[in-house]
Amino acid sequence: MSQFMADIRISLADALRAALIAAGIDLPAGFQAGLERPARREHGDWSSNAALAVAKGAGRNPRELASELAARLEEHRSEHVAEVSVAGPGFINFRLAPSWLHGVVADAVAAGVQGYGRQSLGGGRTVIVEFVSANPTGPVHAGHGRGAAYGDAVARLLAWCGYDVHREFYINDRGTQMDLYAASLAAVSVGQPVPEGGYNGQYIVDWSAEMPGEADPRQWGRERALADQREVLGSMAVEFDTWFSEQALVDSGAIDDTLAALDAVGASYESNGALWLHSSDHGDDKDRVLVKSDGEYTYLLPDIAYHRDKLDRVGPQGLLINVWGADHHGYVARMKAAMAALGCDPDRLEVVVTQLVRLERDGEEVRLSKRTGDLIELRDVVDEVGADATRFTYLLQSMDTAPTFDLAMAAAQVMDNPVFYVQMAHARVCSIAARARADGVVRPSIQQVDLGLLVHERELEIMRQLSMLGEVIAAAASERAPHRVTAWLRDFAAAVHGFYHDCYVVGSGIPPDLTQARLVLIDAARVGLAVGLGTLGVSAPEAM
RNA sequence: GCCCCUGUAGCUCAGUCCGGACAGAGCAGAUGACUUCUAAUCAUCAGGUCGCAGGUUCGAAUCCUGCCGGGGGCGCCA
Repeated sequence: MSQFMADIRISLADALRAALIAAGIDLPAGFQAGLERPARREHGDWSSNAALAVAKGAGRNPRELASELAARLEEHRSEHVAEVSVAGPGFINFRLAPSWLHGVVADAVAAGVQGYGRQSLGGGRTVIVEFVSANPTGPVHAGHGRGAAYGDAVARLLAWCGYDVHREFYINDRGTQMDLYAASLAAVSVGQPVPEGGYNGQYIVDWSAEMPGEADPRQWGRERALADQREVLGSMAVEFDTWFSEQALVDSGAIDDTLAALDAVGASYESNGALWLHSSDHGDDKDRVLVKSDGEYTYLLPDIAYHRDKLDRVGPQGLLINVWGADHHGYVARMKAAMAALGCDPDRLEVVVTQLVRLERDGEEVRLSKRTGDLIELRDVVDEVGADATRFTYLLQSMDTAPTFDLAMAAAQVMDNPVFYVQMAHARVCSIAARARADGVVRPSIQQVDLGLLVHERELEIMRQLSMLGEVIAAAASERAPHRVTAWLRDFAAAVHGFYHDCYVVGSGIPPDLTQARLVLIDAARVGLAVGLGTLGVSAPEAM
């Protein structure tokens, strides 16, 4: 939150507290005056339920208490507060003066695309966001796409909020699935059928044909799959700082260290020839196998070692965020149990489970891909709808919902496509600035522009929305909910389109002073749109 | 049977964590608005037992309990 915005909120809270004390209310320890943005415009710019909250304890009528508080607040109101009023059962509403909104505009322009809406809540804390982590046994599919868009957006939001963020992809390059994949490639390359439980699909045929005869199908297949995954993810601008190999972890001896650590705390035991994790001691439904009776590791054991490694890397204050698909939800309890057994605070490991996406095209479900013989490839989604629309569409809703992604709709360059609507708002604002330049409008410094001329309802609405961006970003980051930004962008874009429609910036009928003020306003609007889109990893085009 | 997510307008969804003011958008529907910066837009109208039933509260879409519906998961696979 900018200093300017923070000051407004703090000054309102302080004034409220002072008024409560002056009214003879005994405030409970740690009392925070509740201040929020009212849902309805008529209720002002900020609203407090403080009178409602304390009335009962003080034996007062809430409405009367609110009136008394409002009268006191009116008496001592600061320069940016235009009006204090009482409404409903006892809400105290603050209406801010336009001067406050003009400060928001100046703030946004000064901070710019690289700074507006930045928050400091991370305090430099290190966080590893692990996402996608598809098996290197084939192309990434559409479901991975949602995790990719989400994980990257969370990473961007956290970085914008002052976290030291690392993006990581865990490569499951050993184990049963890898064996089956290698065997499938090897078999098909010599014209043999795919082994039982192996991988089918056209890509196996294509890749095995590419594979040199002397290549190790395991090693070659791993590289081939990773190259394919990296390429597709890169095409939607998702890049990782670290691609972490499970095999390398095993080779490093970390597994033995982890087994020793688990043994040392009595968290493992042998039964029926296998080694078990006593995860039921830490909230899991039942115990889990670490080492199978044939001596092979399960998926779980290297994963525990991997999380130990990550925890070590982020340090004692650091945080791990994992993005897993809905089909892995049952795995959360055992992973947290393992962390708890090792003496780590389980709250330092956050697992976000993303629900499944249903893919449609013009209302018809699309389920199977020709090339993989199974799920739709992410490549096909990006090819059909484009990187920006793919990301934005994946981030339209909360990760707790299982939405429908209509490919035709997302690809359409029409007004009912939200990504297009938002990007268009940015392009329009840029086009106005370009027109001003083309018309030879000379821009003085912002200090010489009279922002007080911005009083049109359309202008005020842009400024109000813009003033909320910092709060929205902070909420989106701390709730790991990028869709909050998506929702804000749609509202903000609507305000920009409305302004565009009703308020001309350049032209013969517009007074030069107003042109200048509105040019500053659209600079601020451009900053807001670009920052919002940026936190989602969606581009902000200057023309469409 | 157990676990996770979910049920809000005809459709797609915000809002639920942290309880407040007549429940918000977009699309679809109806009706309007451009001699000027991209009509790829804007405005107005209409549309809802917030799955159901109890409970807590001054106040419940939001918290608690129970039921019903939808999705996903319950391997010595990953």
